[in-house]
Amino acid sequence: MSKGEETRRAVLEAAVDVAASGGLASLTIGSLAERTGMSKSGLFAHFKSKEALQIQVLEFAGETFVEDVIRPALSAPRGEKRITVLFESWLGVSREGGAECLFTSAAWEYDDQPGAVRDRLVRMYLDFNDSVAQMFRTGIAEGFFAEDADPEQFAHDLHGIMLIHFQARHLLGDAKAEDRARRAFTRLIESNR
Amino acid sequence: MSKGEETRRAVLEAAVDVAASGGLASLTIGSLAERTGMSKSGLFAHFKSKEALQIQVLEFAGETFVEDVIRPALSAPRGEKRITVLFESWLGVSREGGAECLFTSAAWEYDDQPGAVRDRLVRMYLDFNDSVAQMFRTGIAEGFFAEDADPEQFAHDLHGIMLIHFQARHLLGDAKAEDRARRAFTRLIESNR
DNA sequence: GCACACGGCGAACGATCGTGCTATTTTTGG
DNA sequence: CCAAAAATAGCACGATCGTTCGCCGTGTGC
Repeated sequence: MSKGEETRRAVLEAAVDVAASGGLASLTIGSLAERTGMSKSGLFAHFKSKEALQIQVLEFAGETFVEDVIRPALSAPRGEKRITVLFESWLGVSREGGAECLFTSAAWEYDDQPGAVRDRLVRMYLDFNDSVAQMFRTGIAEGFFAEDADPEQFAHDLHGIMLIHFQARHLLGDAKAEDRARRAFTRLIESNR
Repeated sequence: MSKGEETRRAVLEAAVDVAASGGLASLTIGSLAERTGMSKSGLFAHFKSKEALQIQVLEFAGETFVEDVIRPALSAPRGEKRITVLFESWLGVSREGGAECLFTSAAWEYDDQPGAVRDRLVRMYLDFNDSVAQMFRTGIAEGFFAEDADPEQFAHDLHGIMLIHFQARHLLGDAKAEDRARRAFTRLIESNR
């Protein structure tokens, strides 16, 4: 890895941290430079604009999320087991709150602000929904779920469980948050069996 | 209503609009002043600090939400009907995306930033959850829901449906968003019957 | 051995931020 | 109607924002 690429990664790692707790919009070149021990201009040179930085942060976080959530699920046996691994991995990353927190806050930050960042974000969400729906579809084909179950609806409902879980855990500090999420998940699975 | 109170309200109305699309943190005294045709200092004098402004915006939006969602529900007959009215009213305000959008984005903006704004936000969420749980509890007492159903879990699950609905509608622009929300709601009700 | 690209720094820019001060205008109560 | 009080404006401040430009050290290919 070239020196430039090495610094770029280091900056992006710091940026995900910052953006995860304050939102994508709270990313500032200055604070990011201080955090990484670089000069503003030196850091800025790696990204041609702030918007480009934000998009790269999004993509970097996306890779992390795929690695930590999607990949474990795809490594698990098809059907219900795979869905369960997806759910548990998702719970796992939401526990630490890195990429997951970034995506969710970005979803509300940019849901009304057109531009390249929003477009990129929407595409990532759609791709992810498709992945989840596809896993569920496979589960139907393998006989784990009802023939007439709706994969997109399942992806939708599962996502809802994760959203409220994240809020319960991080905003409200609810000690029972994970328990509630599991109960909701169990019922969702059962009603699709 | 005194002149001061009148302008204060006008400012807060504009502020809710701004904050609903860009987040609470995107509120700036300058842009708010321009939007309301006032001078920065004139506007600032109404709120002793930006943090105070943010909290007042939160409270103002809270009153709107109570008026548009809680009150209609409490005016409906106890039990399942009341919960349904709550859900439909909630869908209604989320359609326009004012206070609702503000609260949700604020939840993720401040979930990791201690301070008065966060504290106020948490309290509002807890109060709202209690209200929903209480409506459900009444529904149990009236025989609409299962005796062993969990009111807090119901409030939790319902909130999850609304969160993903809001995302589906506003970020993804999903035409079927409302349909999906209703389906999830129906299933939630049925599984608690 | 030398030109050259690359990574990074320092300084500066115009803009905007939140927030004080001091006037000045407008509203209000008696 | 008049004085007290409240509402608003004007201006300035230090800080920080994103961005640009010119410079410098360091290693690399020719």
